[in-house]
Amino acid sequence: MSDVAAYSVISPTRIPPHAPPAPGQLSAAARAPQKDGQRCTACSMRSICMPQGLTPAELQRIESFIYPSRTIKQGETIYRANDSFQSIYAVRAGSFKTVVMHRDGREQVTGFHLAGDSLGLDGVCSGRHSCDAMALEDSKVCIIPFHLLEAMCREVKVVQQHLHRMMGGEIVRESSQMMLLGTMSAEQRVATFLLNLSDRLRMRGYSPAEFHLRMTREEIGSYLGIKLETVSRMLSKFQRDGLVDTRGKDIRILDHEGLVNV
Amino acid sequence: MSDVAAYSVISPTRIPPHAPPAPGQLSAAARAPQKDGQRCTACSMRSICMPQGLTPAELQRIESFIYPSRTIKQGETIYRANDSFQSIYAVRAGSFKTVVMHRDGREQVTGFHLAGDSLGLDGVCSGRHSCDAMALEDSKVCIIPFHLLEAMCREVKVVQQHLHRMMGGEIVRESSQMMLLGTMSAEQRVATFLLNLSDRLRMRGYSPAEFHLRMTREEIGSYLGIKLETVSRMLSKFQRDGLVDTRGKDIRILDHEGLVNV
DNA sequence: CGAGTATTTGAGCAATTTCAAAGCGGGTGG
DNA sequence: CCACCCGCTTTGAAATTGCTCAAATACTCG
Repeated sequence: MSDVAAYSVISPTRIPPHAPPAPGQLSAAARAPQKDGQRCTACSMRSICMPQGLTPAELQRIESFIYPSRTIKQGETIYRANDSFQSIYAVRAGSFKTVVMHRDGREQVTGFHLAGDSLGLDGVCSGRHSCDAMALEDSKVCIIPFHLLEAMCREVKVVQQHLHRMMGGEIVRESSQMMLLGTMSAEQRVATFLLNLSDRLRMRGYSPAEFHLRMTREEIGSYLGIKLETVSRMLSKFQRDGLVDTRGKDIRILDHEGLVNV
Repeated sequence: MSDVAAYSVISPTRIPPHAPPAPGQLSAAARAPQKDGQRCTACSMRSICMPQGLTPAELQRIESFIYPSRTIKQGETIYRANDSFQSIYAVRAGSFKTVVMHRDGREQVTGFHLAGDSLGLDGVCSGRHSCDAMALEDSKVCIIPFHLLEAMCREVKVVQQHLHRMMGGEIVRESSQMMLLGTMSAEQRVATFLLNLSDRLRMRGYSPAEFHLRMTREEIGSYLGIKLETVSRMLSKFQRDGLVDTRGKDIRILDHEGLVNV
């Protein structure tokens, strides 16, 4: 199956890239933003995507230019490679994958993004996005126009530092993934993937031991640089070894230490 | 051979991390920085590491806090993983590799950095560097204290945008490398490596067709996620196929298109 | 409920690694 | 200035890992 074809099937209702004066719904909502329950102040992800120590006035200023909750259906993209870069996004609910495509059509999942994670910084350098960001389930994102964020960074040091830490974090995360792809066996890659996901869920207050994968074996394999059959075999092996209990997409980690030592 | 052991042999005179009031030489020089021929204005790498469109006053301000030329001998490190992050570095001459190490001792080359490239942004997120940066030959770097650069970013938009583009560029570069590591055959990896290096040399005004590798086959292999023997075999194969002429570390690209189509 | 996906598992195969040995190269100390 | 030595590189052969192809089974969403 061609992945290019798959895209057009999975994502028939691709969301167009948005210039600051966005059309329809968005623009209407943007004129009257902060509906209650959608304010950053009330957002459970706030500690992840916002800096600490803002004054109420600064907080209000940030809220004034964040569009606080756009819904993205499963399979839809927030942006695609080569779209003009205008905004970054904070995942408010749900999850996403980012996918880069090579000119020959080969593609690779470069990341999975959970609530609280940011998306879109790949567009900062060239002014165009370098990957597709697709929802793995029905999701919500906050939209943060980058030039307004940059303007605020020039005035508020903690906002600047927060942006720099986000970008720096992305750089470090990617080099860890390069190490995984460059040096680990298939078995270690899958173990690392599970542990990493478990950690991130724990940090968000979910159970680190039991969770539901929103992505397919193929997407996991792409992310890990192995084939989907290999992912499946490694999960089966972990099952036999009593490290995890897998039931399709439901995962239960039985032996955390065991996975670490794989 | 243990790479840990190798480090202490190769790099017996490791340069200590520098707090802003740096000791000895650096501090002395820092008090009287811009020796002639070391000013950014006169630097051939200026177009790569500095933004366009600065006023003379702004340029002078940047120059006032950049320490313009520290020499790093082959095998020495500018910083190492876990060193406190204070500054970023612009390679003024020579070349570097960055290396991340896993807790089990496995290590991976995450990048090769030529004159004009930046180094050190991996420390922005956590305040500590996440990799080692080691000179592949006797080299020179400019030292840019990050908190001063951040301060200037708050005042001068083009400086801010330049920093953001540098960080964004790092993110995009790393995702390309993830794609290479995740989807390409050994043959394609080596071809891509040669073409990439060729491009970067061309952009710096050097011959894109003939160059000297400053790194070993082992370092190339680590960067590409393959073994040194495989690198060697692929180079021999390209030689047989008339794509390149290899004589040890001297490379001549004979058929650029051929490499692209590997 | 049924079609189309997604997952699991097996068997054979291909690419890369591992292990081994020989050649080369250039830096250094005599 | 030359010879020697150590590290780097090349090459071969055997071993291994993960891939490909194939088929059966399990899910999930209309």
